[in-house]
Amino acid sequence: MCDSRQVYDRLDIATNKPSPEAMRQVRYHLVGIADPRATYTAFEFVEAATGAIAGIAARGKLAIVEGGSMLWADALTEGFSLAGVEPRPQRRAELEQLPVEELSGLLYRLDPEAVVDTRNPVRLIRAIEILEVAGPPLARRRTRRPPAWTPVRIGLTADLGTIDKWLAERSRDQLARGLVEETRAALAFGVPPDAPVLTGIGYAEAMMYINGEVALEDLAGVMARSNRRYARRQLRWLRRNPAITWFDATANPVPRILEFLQEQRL
RNA sequence: GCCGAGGUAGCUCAGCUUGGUAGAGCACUUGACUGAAAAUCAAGGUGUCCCCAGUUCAAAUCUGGGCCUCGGCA
Repeated sequence: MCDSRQVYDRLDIATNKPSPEAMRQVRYHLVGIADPRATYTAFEFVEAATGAIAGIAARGKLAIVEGGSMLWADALTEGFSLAGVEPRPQRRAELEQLPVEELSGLLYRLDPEAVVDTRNPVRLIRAIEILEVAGPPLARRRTRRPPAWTPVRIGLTADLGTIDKWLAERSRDQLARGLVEETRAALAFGVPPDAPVLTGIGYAEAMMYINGEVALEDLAGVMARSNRRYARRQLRWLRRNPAITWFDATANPVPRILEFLQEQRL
């Protein structure tokens, strides 16, 4: 599973984890394996997924990488180096206090040639973090070495009206299944409000409700809107990749996907 | 019916005092993305400024009338 929210333990509803029945039928990897109070990174995912894929292949099975975390998927299938420098939370906290102008000034003192979005604090802080540990130039740290296996990229899509309808239904369903209670339980367990899992769609909105910023009757609509925006962002990311073969998700796409894989001699 | 507040972008609203190219946030569309990525950042379009008349070189802005909404009083 290539999903930056399903990796976390305890938060099941709005992360859209597979049902217990589904988990019994198929062996899933990388679902619920991480402490929700911490941050699980793209690098950790690539390492774990690479190991899981090797294990699956060793058992003579075909690995399926499923999910919507685009950077994670590309990092895995394209073999991004991810710079080879670990995050340093304490230094990040210091840098977060600085205005973007100072961050970009600091960046260019470390590496005048650095190519970074100079108005994006998250990007600037990461670039500074890499340069402070590894030194310039930044560009040298960002390489790609594709994996030994060959990915077959499959995209599922539907017309936007259908996607929007599904997302609205799913948002209502998640609330009915106890999303707010699950969010409260996570907070009580000690998951920080700014932990990645609680910034995910569904939990972010549930927190707004808990903080009195949105009414209960508006919650499903606000969730659906966040989902719509993200679905479009995912489609935009995927659209640029010419290696993807697309299938219509409105009818059961599995038979045609299997046919397609046969043609690929897999 | 009377009193008060209001009517400007899809939504919430600023601008009106002192007339001079109609704005912000959100939404939407597009783009960026190499250890936070469901995060983060950027660019872009959007208008009977409720209607009619008047004043004026010029009205969202000033004046008069009308319509509508909300609140209070009856």
